[in-house]
Amino acid sequence: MQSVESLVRRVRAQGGKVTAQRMLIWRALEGDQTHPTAEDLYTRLKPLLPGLSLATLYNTLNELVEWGEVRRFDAGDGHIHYDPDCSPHAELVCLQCHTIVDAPAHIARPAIPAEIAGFRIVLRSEQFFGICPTCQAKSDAGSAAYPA
Amino acid sequence: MQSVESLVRRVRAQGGKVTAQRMLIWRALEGDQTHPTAEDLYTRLKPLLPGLSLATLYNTLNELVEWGEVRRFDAGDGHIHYDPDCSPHAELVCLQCHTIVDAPAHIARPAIPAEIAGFRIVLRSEQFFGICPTCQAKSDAGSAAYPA
DNA sequence: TTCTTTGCAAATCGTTTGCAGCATG
DNA sequence: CATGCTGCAAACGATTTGCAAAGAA
Repeated sequence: MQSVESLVRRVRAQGGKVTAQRMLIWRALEGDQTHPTAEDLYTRLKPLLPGLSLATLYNTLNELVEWGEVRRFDAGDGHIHYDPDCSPHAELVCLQCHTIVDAPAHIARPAIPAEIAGFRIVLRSEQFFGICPTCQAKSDAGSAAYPA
Repeated sequence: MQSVESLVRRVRAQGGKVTAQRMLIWRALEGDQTHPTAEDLYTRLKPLLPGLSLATLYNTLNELVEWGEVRRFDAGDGHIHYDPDCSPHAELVCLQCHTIVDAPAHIARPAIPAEIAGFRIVLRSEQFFGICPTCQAKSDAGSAAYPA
């Protein structure tokens, strides 16, 4: 996601309005690395702006996705997660506790062609599903659900 | 996804039953490269087994996902897609018409470590979002929604 | 016969929509 | 002060669940 300032410019340029709700949501997303769901954000922001409605949050998230400022992805837990970081990187997703963290930079895959099979590539999304260190420790104590 | 025969063995081994519904769904998925949604499969299979209910289809798909036989992913169109091919490969997703095709084999990324940041990797999922050749042709005729 | 799975329909959950009032530009 | 945005609540669509009946083993 670009800076909040450039979002302000973008909205003004298209005749939109910079409201307190949008600013709050933009600021919350800026630099967020927790891959939150809409509900996560709502419970986080509601106390800061009690009037905030879920509908507004969805509106704002959807427009960010349409603008290509935010990426959505399915972590396999039945919830949609949002990530303001659209740079090439992968997520590590735990199949047991659904923890999501960014993969270290050295995992980032090498540059891909701007065009593949005739598709003009705009965005990429990559997830590795597995068992996080914490859950591995738990499994070692009990029965292993995903033996090596 | 493994062969239908090995699924039969698996179900029997856990005391389950090989029903006409499961067989039908397994056979439909075997070798399927269309990345269908639950609805897609339902409209495709309903005529072949008129009694089939959506609930049963969801049950069967969910158990396949839990068994690691089928992968689910969000194509960004608001629908969950299923893919029986769990081998390393990427999907190309058109942002305009939501067409999904498998990326050619030479795009497949090189082997990754079995362990990243302490996570034991079990599954991987990769999508490239962009504009398909057909939609590019349409855009050329009109205004470009995603200019190069 | 036994016990899993099915089909139906109702319940649920996340997300979207319609509309009157409000606030930005 | 004109228009776009918000909040509310109802609508919506996809998925899940409860339970009696059906059918594999």
